[in-house]
Amino acid sequence: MSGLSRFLSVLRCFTEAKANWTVPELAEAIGVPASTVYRTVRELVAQGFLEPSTEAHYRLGSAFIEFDRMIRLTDPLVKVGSPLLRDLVAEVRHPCVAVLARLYGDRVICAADERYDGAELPTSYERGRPMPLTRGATSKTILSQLPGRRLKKLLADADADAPAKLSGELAAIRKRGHCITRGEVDKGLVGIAVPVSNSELAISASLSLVVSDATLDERLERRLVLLLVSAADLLSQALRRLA
Amino acid sequence: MSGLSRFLSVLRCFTEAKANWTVPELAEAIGVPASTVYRTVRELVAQGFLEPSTEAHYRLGSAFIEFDRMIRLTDPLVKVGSPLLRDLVAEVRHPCVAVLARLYGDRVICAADERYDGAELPTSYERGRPMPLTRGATSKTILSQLPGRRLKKLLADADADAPAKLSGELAAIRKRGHCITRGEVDKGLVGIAVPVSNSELAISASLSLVVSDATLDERLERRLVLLLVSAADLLSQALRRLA
DNA sequence: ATCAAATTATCGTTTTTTGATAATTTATTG
DNA sequence: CAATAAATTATCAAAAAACGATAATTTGAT
Repeated sequence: MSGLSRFLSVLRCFTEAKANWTVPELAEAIGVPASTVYRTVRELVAQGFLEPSTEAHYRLGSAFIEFDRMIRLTDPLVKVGSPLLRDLVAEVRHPCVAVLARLYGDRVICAADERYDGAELPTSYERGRPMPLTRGATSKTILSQLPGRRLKKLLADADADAPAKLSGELAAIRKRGHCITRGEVDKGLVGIAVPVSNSELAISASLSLVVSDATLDERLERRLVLLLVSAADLLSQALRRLA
Repeated sequence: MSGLSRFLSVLRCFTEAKANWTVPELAEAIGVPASTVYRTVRELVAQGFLEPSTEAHYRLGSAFIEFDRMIRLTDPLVKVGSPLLRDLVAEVRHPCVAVLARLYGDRVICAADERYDGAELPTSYERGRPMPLTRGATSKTILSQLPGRRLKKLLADADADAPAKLSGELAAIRKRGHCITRGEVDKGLVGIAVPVSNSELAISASLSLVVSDATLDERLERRLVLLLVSAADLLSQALRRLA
């Protein structure tokens, strides 16, 4: 373990399940002597990535909040997309969650989301939560835009269950311009996604709406696809203006 | 330069003013050979802290979004405070911004904020933005809770303009239980802050409201102080329950 | 003030980083 | 599609930093 990964092995211990760690616990968990972890933690605290918590415990530090703000202020997709998501859910006038997602290593991450006022959809998609690469409209729509070589390498690492079936689906998305999946991510929910890309900014993302399966009839589905296509168009235009 | 600071010297280059960097630019800016920066950037990209942007440029990566979510999910102050801020601004029924802030190195950072629906106050306080340690009600209220030795060291490093005056003000905050400052941070705005602390969780923070000076009469001011005190009380109770 | 636990300091050894340069890959353009 | 330039990675010996066992110190709670 060396370089950055030394620090990440500590930071990745801090999860929802266990958000408070002592140094001996960390040392045990990552299999490294405590004296080394004391040094590592000291550096992380000095830079604000960890902070002292209750008696000899540590928690994630505010530096992440600071850098997250910098992303909100500067990332083209987030900056341009966030206000657009607000407009989108307002136009939908139906319980839904709108999501802007992008590739994140071998997964997909939601970079911005917006909930229709008061909607109580139990969706897994949530800003900052990594999601599987090959399931759901949001992810598949991102994959459908990747250049062949990149896609092949990604899928090889992720060893998808049915690569042939998947590549057929991706071709269909490229052809139709959108993707609809039912219950692939969350039971009882439907995802409708359209591609968002800008090669100049090296962005390949997707814009999606999650709605309850039970309340979605054909008419509404058509309307949502249209709204998404038009929102994605606006988004692409705005991105082009930034580039 | 070594350890974590090697990576931070790169990450800190990414600002609102310049959010896109090439490796040679970074090398020039931090005074290190390009071959070294190529290696550093490669590690940061591998961990998701940077990502490739338009032609040979890099921008901040989604890992910050992921860790920020982890903070929202696990940090006691943020987790408990965020819904409380929403309730607070709703009860205020007056254009305002509510802010939860804490110490962040030699500055203060806003860890959660909430804007009264539609309020257009041009306030500097914003989630994730570091603010000066010795100016404004939000910061002074945090300082007023620190143990003497800690405070002295902080102020020594920050070399405050008028330490005597400041320590008088801090004593007054401890006595009154709140702090009101006018135009110390933003011209034409007033900050009203109350302390939030929980020694078990090693939290010393402040809860504040920012309102326009012009619209604030004595009656409203009294009401806001009362609302803040009661919200801080709820917050402290909730924190105690967590500990 | 005392005690236990947490944290930092020490130091020879081992490992990693460094930076100049060469080799390779990638993107662009005629 | 070849040619070119730019970006990126690989190489390698010297220099620097990290390691980890242990000792010393600090901190926090009686």
